[in-house]
Amino acid sequence: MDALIEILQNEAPHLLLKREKKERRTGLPELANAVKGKVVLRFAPNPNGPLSFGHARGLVINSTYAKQWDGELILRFDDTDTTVKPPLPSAYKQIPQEAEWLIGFKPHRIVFASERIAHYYEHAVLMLNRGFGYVCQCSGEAFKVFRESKTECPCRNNSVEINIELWNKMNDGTFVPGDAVVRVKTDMELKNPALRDWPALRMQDTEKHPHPREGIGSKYKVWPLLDFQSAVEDYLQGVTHIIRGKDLMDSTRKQTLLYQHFGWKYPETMYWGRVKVHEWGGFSTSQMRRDIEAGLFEGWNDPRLPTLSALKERGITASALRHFWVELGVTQKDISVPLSSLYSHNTKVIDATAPRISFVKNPVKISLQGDCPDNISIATHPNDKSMGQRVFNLNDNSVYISAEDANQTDTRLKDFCNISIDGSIAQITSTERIDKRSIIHWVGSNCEDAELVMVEDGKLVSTQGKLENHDYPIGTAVQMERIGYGIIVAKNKIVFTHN
RNA sequence: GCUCGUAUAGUGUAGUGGCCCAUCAUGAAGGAUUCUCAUUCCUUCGACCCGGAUUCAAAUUCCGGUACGAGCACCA
Repeated sequence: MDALIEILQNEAPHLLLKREKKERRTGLPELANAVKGKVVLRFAPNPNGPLSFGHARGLVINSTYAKQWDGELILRFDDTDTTVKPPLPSAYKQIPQEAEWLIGFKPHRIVFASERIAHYYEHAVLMLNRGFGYVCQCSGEAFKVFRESKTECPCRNNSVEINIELWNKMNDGTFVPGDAVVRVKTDMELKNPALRDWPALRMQDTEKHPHPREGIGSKYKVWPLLDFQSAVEDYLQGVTHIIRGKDLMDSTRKQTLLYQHFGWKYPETMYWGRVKVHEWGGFSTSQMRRDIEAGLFEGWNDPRLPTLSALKERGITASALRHFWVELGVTQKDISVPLSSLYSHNTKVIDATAPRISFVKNPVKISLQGDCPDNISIATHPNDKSMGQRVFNLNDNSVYISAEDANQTDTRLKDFCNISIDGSIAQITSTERIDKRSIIHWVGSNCEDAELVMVEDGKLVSTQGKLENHDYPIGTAVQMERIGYGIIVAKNKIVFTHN
């Protein structure tokens, strides 16, 4: 045995080391090559609309890592498209606010791509001068043939002088959109067709489609495309880690080729897969924008929409969203998640502080016979007596209960009394709880009419009812007894969150 | 068509050769507490895509299928 140990000691000492018990990893996976205080991450949406549920993933994951590594988070507006998915002016203000609400701190830097065009031009010219980029006058159709047949396009071998001359023609208005693009020279023999001499800058008709930002407007005719703009900006900002959807994997490969030309080191990258929500299916910011403009929805915060503002309005907390996305992690698997998982996180966040409130749907008034007190006090929260009492007024000896509860004869008004119902009259049979009859919620007859708004199968459903008198401020998350959680959006209007 | 990626319970997720007849959460079912169909607590259910190979040992490595997703835009 000793001899054996000696042999192992010499040959393979690692086998003698005691293995540590594996522990379940919690939270996000380890960030590769991260140095405390030196991590720079970014979240780069197109401001063609406010943030949606999907954007929240990018924000939550990147901000969580930034916090964990004591690093920085950049919020970057990738607003370089004025034609296909043009920026929405209001989004520039709304996005930073929504981001701060969600992640709990202000992004350390905010960058507008549209204000950094000079930097992109500088690098474009550098690229042309060094000969790893060229101005291509082929049409998209024509180049597609070259790309598929691995053939070099004739523009590829233009001299630097010609390229600069063509570049100037792009900028001075000699060329019009469609006449020319700047391409990065990679290799037409590359296995992956997506990487072959990819386009870096193109022209846009900014007279017809001016950029909505003040001072930008029609100032530029040539605009960088995502892969180029993002690559240069990531370098200029010192981004160390890029975490984004795996649909941008080829983008990483394209950008890595550009980085090699420039002699830069590409950041560490991580990807997540596609997410679908059972209840929502597919949606896009552009489509939502069209639908809102067409009047199909009330606005970006319409409770039917999967935008951050709508979720917030409906009572989903930032904390629940953070837990939800962190729990899904950073896997490259395409997933389809049910909303119940988000709701379960939200319940954990709000239940302890949500005051209980009584909302009676389809109310019917019944008068009470027997010994009826003037009022009844019920705890605001069953598990937290410090939240005080709710007082139900019984001055005229009548209450509202829900029509569906009025069908049964023997039941119990919660925290009040047993009753025996006969039509619109109920006999009080006992104030003590003496049997296991069902318990129903109710309100006093002095309560006002109220509306409960729910989203069911993508449609708004409004239910009328009687709401317990209250003085909670707008925005309070409450729990309607026997119904579910909701948000008070007006004195007499509640939007249902979930149950 | 070419290229890239992913495949663990209903849904997510942990797991990088032995600790795994597989973790945690959610879900479902049952129960306890509770004057809410809420909260809290307990119990139970349920999975390594298929086929080969390597190895004493594979969820984990390799090869081949299959399925799903993405890129090949003068969108981001």
